[in-house]
Amino acid sequence: MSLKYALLGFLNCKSMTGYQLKKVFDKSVRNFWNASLSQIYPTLNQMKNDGLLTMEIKYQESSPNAKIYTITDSGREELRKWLIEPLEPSQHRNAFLIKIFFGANIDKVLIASQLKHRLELAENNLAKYQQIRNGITENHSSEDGLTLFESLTVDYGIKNMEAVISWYKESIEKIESSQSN
Amino acid sequence: MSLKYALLGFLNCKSMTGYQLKKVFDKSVRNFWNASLSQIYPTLNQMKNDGLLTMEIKYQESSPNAKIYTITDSGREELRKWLIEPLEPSQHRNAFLIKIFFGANIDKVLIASQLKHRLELAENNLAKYQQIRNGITENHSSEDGLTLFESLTVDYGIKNMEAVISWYKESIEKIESSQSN
DNA sequence: CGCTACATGTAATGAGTTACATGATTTT
DNA sequence: AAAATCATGTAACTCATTACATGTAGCG
Repeated sequence: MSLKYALLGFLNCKSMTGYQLKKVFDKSVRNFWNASLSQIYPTLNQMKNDGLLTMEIKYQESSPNAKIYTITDSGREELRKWLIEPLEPSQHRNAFLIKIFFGANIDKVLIASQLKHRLELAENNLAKYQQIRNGITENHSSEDGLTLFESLTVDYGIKNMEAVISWYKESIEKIESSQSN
Repeated sequence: MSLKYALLGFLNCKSMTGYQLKKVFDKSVRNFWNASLSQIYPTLNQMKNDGLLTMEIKYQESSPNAKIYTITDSGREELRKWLIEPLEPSQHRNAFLIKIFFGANIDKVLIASQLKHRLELAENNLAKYQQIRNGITENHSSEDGLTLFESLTVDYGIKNMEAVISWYKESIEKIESSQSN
């Protein structure tokens, strides 16, 4: 359950509501982590019960009441412990590779077109990541630039997209020049 | 539920028991798909009930009775349909990147050592994939070589490992030469 | 005597998605 | 008038892991 630790990480910077946490997620780690509100709310509740957070209700006039969560010392310790201990790599399932593996069962043109579609998506992603990397969101001053660790996660995305783009291209070529089908 | 389609893919080649399917999984697609027996058995049962497979019990003397599953026309059609329709990329969660993202919270040496550990694992994986790629597990004749589509999945693994290895190396360097901590 | 291979499952738990439910205010 | 923003949740369901449960045969 890494969601817990991600929440601790963000709350360690600033106390927030679940709703705000969702927005922070989407702005910063969306490319390698996603969490829905219907997962965030119960998790925050659980964490509060476990003593990792405290909660305080902010009564508001023009918007619904908000529950502001604050990390406790115990929460900070939990986060630190998780960050320090090595995390074994999880083998990620890749359904697309299952398709490729059984590709011989259908017309090769249909496989190639799926690869081409993915290639396009990956190229868009790469462009997006490169923009983030170049820090150039224009309306942000240089002060808002990425920290070392934040930039490393973007670099990961870039390397990853470059690798898959290269694989898509080579795969398309190999399939199209193949004899069978 | 891609497990279903993977099972259909393998059963489309040859009728098998759940136990044998597990072994085939582990020998061919382990690097991008994993399935436990306690997941395979109920899934096969469900698929039989859905008419995608038929089952026949083979009574054996020296080993337990075996349930041999065979794909039906309906199953073949289901597989074909899945292979043909585009599959939207699933955003994969990466807990390790969450760690990196919050890396500033702990001593940079502790982050670097985790990266070095991962680098080692990735280098081992790359070597393994390259051996498979070279097909040439020596005791196999060229007939046993990989089909085009099988080899593409191995290429994916190689490209992927090369990318992460490069990222690990650059990240370690950047972290170690950084001022903070 | 213990380990591996063969062969099947169930039950409990965890993680995450999707659908459902509510309701005010502000922007287009 | 419709959509988005703020703000909270619950319930049902899916997918996968881990633990539990059984039992024979063959090998070292």
